[in-house]
Amino acid sequence: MMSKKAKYAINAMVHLARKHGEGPITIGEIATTENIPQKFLEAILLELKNAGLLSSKKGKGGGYYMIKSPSEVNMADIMRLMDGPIALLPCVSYKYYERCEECKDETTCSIRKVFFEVRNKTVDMLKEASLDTVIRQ
Amino acid sequence: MMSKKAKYAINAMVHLARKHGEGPITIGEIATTENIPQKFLEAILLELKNAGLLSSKKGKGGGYYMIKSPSEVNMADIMRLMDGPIALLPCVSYKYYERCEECKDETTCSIRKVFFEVRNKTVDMLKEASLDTVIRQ
DNA sequence: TATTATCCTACTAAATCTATAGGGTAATAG
DNA sequence: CTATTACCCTATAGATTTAGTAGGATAATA
Repeated sequence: MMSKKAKYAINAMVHLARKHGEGPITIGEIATTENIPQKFLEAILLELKNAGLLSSKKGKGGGYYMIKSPSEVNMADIMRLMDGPIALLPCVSYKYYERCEECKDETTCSIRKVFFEVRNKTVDMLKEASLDTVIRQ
Repeated sequence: MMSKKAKYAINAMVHLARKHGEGPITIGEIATTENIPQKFLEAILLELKNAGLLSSKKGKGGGYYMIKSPSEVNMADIMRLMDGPIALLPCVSYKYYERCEECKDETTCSIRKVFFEVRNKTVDMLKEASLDTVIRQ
């Protein structure tokens, strides 16, 4: 399962994608309508901003807004940023590869192939799901 | 990512599947050849036994052995037992369904469909991967 | 009856998750 | 120019999960 943080991040991004082009949206508005604890959301949005997915404006009339088109941001991007690897085993992760300590020989590992295929399929589907696609449901 | 516990459980089950029909295999043998901490493995095997996936024999000449055919046990079974839901969101889990507290209306949730499809595809692939299939690699 | 090997309970250190507290900084309205 | 608004930043903390370990009880066999 993904963390609540990742789920909150996705819902916040969907909210902002829906209001794309309407100028800055306050943390308070997102927190209230999406039922996310405000202080927690504050930290999440900052992280999304630091990763280049969002931009913000301070002071009165300020808030967060999308910097890219909703078609250019997908579920995989957000989930990786919040939770790290999408893969079920460290040795089949693309962005966060690590070998399994207990594994003697990765090339002959009998379970690796299955989880490699699961990772590929999952990432494909999550990349397919852009904010744009999601808000058209 | 799955937990180490689940990974250990899978590797132990694969080990036992390979030796299916050869009588009881000791925890010590599995722990050594699969590089799993013995005491931890002890707890894992007990859990697999209590779930009906394994049986055991005590005393000299004892150990664990498969109670079902390797074709009847798959990755999804083992992972669910060890880690719970395979789904990425609680509201799309089949075996461990729970609604998202923050969600106002599940039927109109815009992200639910994507994660429902991801869950379905993942479970399909993990069910396809029986111990039998895996050891034939 | 000594040995072997599983069974069972309890405990624990470390990491991760899910936040909250409290103030600092920048922008804008009036 | 100053009050207000809203993001920015650091630190902290309780709860839960993870990844084990300790120590002995129980059962089977040679």
